[in-house]
Amino acid sequence: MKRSSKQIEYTEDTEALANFAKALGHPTRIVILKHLENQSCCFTGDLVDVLPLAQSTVSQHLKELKSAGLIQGELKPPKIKYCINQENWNIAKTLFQQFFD
Amino acid sequence: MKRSSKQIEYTEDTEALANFAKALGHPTRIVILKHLENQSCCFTGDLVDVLPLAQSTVSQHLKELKSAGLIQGELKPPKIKYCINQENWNIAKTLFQQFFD
DNA sequence: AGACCCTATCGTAAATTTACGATGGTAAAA
DNA sequence: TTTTACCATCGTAAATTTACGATAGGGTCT
Repeated sequence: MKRSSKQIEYTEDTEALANFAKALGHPTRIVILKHLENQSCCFTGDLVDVLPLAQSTVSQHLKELKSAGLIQGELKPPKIKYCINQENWNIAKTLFQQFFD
Repeated sequence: MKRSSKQIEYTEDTEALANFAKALGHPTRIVILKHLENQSCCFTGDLVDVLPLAQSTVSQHLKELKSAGLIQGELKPPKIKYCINQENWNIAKTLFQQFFD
């Protein structure tokens, strides 16, 4: 943004929905989430094998999904097990449902 | 992207869903779409009045929503009437529904 | 302690996004 | 025909996103 601009105000729901949508706004992240829906859980390495991307890139996408609240990581040495964050997943689901009327 | 990279392949649905999600990935565009859902249609000027953004910025957001297929513009001189593109709206709705299981 | 996995983070580069003001184009109105 | 209204597009700047390789860190196993 050129001008730092008068920090626009949005409702919480609008902000939340846009946030979730943004996290879903990349095909790689859709693939990751679909994978997690099937397997219920998986490790970073599994995804690196499936996706034609560098390990660091996959890790970065996972980080974004985590910061959006859609997934969570559980330490399972020496691996990390990622699962859908069911609570936030349901919130997102509801927001999209409401949005699409 | 640093390396032009081996053009990753995604399924059509994955690509389409990510595309719609990306279009929804900004709160201003959510506000615009909610507005269009209520009014069914509206003019660019109406949105400029509602949103604390420059006219050119609003126009840019509208362009993105249009190129994502979520809205369509109809010439209604001297104004332009924007409406939800119901066909693609339904496609998006279905994709999100399927995705959220 | 040392070697080995697995994964996160850092540094970096290119592309894209978001925002603005200024300009241009189209169609009605004077 | 000139003016006016409405809106898209251009040019530009800053921020963010996407991608990579390299490095670092946490935990096992030897």
